[in-house]
Amino acid sequence: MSDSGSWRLPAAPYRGSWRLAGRFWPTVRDDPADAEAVSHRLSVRAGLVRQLAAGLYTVTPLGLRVIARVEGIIREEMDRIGAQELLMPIMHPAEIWEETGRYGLAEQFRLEDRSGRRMVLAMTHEEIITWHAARELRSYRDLPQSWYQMQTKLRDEPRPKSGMLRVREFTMKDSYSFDADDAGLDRSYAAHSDAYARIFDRAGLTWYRVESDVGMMGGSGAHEYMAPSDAGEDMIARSADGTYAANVELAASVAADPAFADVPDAPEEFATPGIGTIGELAGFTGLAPAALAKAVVVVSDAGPVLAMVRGEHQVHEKKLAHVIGPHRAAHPEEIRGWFGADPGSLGPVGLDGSGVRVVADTTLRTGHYVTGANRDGVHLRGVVLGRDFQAEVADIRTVLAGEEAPGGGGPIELVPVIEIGNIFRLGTKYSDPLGARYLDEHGQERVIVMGSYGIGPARVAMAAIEQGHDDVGIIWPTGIAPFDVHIVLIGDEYSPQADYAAALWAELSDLGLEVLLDDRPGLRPGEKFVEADLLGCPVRVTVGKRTLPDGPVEVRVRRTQEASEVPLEGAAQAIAALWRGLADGSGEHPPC
RNA sequence: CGGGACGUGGCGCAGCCUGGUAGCGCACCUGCUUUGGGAGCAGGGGGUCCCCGGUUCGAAUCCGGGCGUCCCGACCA
Repeated sequence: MSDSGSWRLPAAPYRGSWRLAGRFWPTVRDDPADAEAVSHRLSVRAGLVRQLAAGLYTVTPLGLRVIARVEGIIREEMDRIGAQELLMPIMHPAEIWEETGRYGLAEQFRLEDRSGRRMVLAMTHEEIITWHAARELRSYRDLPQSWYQMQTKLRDEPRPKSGMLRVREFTMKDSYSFDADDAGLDRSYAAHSDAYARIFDRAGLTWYRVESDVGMMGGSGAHEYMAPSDAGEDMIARSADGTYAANVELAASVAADPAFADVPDAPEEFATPGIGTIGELAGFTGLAPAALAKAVVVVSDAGPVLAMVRGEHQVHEKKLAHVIGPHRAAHPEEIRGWFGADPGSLGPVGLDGSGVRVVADTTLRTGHYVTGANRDGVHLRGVVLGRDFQAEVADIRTVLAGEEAPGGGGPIELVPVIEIGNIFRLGTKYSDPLGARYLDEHGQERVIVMGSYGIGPARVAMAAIEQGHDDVGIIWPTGIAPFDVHIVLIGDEYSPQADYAAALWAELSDLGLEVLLDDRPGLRPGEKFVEADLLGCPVRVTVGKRTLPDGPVEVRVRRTQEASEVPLEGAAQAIAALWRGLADGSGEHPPC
């Protein structure tokens, strides 16, 4: 924190511009020991956030400026598509959540009030907004509506991690659309999709829109907005030409067939002593893993399931869950009981009547494969789906990098990403149980068709750090930087430079920029430069006696660290022009 | 929920193995010097060594239990 001898908050004629002296800005010299992700380390070091407990963070005044700018962009773009801001409570009666069957979810914080009434803390607000819609929207004339809020969400995450990226309490922009029918939902969905594209572009992110699983929200279709980052927890599959992009949870691919030998008339047993893994089997047989079939045993609510994929693939738990529902891995003793063999020699042949459900990946539809014979140390070659065993066929494999994208978009690459937003077609999943209905023009009662749409402003900010930094600090996109210009004053408060810096600060502010003036007394120039690099505002201006009173001021672009000099005469205009150039010519600026 | 690591002034760490009156760097306070890329000298303040229990003449150190935080996996806007 800076040393300001006199506690003198500056007169602040410019709401968006700050003088630093006396402000609370707790920067840190060393990386925090428990921070791994880049955004976690830099957001702590740059004095933007402080941790309270696992997954609980306080945002500092400087950090709040970034969040406010992200939220400002979101508000502008939501308002632009006609969405209306409102605000709902974060504490709700449990009964409403019981009506949709979402009371008791593991991530839900539950509590009781003093009279014993059961309450929940908001994980999200579908139930609540639908409860209101059910009471207020009655006629087709009331539709469509889009309502949104910036509100706290609380989730008892099993594993908070990576600083602000996965937390237990966070602010979400959540919006909800109410339409008369599916066509209306299509329009609301498209409007949100357009707004989201503008929001993430203006926030300066590299982002992808991908098909996604509907997860706990339920509904009939969804997209996620993903910012590529090594700190990401999700993985997407993306075609080389960008025409295909999907969360790996549902990504499909075309996996080339291996070269198959001639098919034998029937499966042939052969001894495979000591062979237990696909790698060993491939080495032993001299066949490619793609010509081998892997068997994974899980236990669903309905009993044992044998999941078959080709040797080079893995079973994807979520995809399998779409077919068989919730399941767990089988224990070794269970497997021995059902198959009479240990993992390593399991296969689908001869399971008829055993009660084991067999699910085969789509790749197994063609060709013939080596599988376990359900006897230890014995395998079968030439096993053909449909001839030698029966199975449900479904896409249950993980996509591999390099496989062909559906639609011919070229080879797939796998990219780790941070989920920064999502949009869901909810349909009537909430409106139906909560009784949100209206009368159409024929006097027919119909169920309102809903969509829900979320963005995490803090995640947007952290993704920007992940995507914009170097070894000395953050490099903010112009749209969400805490300030547009950071003036470093070198010299005490009574120096001529101080007067000039204050004048430049005022002039730049008059030109519509938001300017930080580092007028903290007693700091060495090096300290101010290092902290300016850490904070990462797009343009830095140095005002010191090396060049003043007569000479130029030094201007430096944070992203490139390119320095230039501008003459005193017209300096503010020149700096503003430089900033506008960095802001991609738009000069557009969210209100703070 | 499975696996691993860590917990010692505000921050980063050493000390623990082999028990004996708690240390280093940074930060902070005072003074002098210094002032364009995290200054120098001198002096100074600040620690229930995460908590509870046990062993011991004596525990930061050994033992048991608990709590907290981070990382990997599972899970998940």
